[in-house]
Amino acid sequence: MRIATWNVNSLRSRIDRVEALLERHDLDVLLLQETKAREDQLPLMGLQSLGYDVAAAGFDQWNGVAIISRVGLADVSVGFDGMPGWGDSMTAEARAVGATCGDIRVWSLYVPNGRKPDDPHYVYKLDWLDRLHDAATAWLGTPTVLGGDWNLAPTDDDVFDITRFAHSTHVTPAERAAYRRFLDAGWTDLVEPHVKGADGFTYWDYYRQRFERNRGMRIDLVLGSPAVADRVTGARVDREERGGSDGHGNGASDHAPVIVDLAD
DNA sequence: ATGGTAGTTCCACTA
Repeated sequence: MRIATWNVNSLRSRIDRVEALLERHDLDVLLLQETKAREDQLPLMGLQSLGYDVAAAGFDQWNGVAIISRVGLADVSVGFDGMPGWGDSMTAEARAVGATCGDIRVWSLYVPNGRKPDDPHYVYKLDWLDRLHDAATAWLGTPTVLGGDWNLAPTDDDVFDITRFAHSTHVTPAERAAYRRFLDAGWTDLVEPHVKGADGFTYWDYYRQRFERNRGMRIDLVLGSPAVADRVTGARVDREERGGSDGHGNGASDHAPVIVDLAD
């Protein structure tokens, strides 16, 4: 079984790339973030003709999430028990969608960005992560994947230059501690063992030619419960999708897809 | 501290 996660930065503007990605990598499940589309705007016909079902959430804001699967899409749930509200409930629900695909429960997550360490959104981000952690404790005993844009870099090796993040989110001790709670509880980073340091970057700012200089960050993470971690046979980042054959990434998302292979 | 680019609900906001 092959699972990927990708912050697509608008599903409508990149539907052709999504369909090509599914076919190029023979994906069974694709987790998407920043879909930026209402339910009635989702371009589904091409996906369905390729044999995929789609579950989506977050239709009325920037950070919608979706699951695309050709191995079943059952028991879809939007959000998790205890997920904190931010504004109205529709907004809060936009950040997590879960479904059972084959024999695995998958979650597509868009962790709040946090904006600035002194912004209320930063407090919301930490609270959101804590509540996800608490809800996820109940899922540890079943085959479960927590994949998506976590909007945090777990270690200094996961950013191109830590001195450039002195007053930034994504690298603060509190965010990293919130993430480490998952590891301490028994979740496993399915990708890091296979792609080290700067080779594991998944996000590069569009400007200042960050991709061309590999000045990126590893913030798109895939965690697995023990039953899933035992099945990983490989993992990689699809930089071709981010950079393109011309090396400039024309028409690309600012994130690259992350792919994980699991033994059947 | 600012600004750069790309996306959207498109001259304002989010990432």
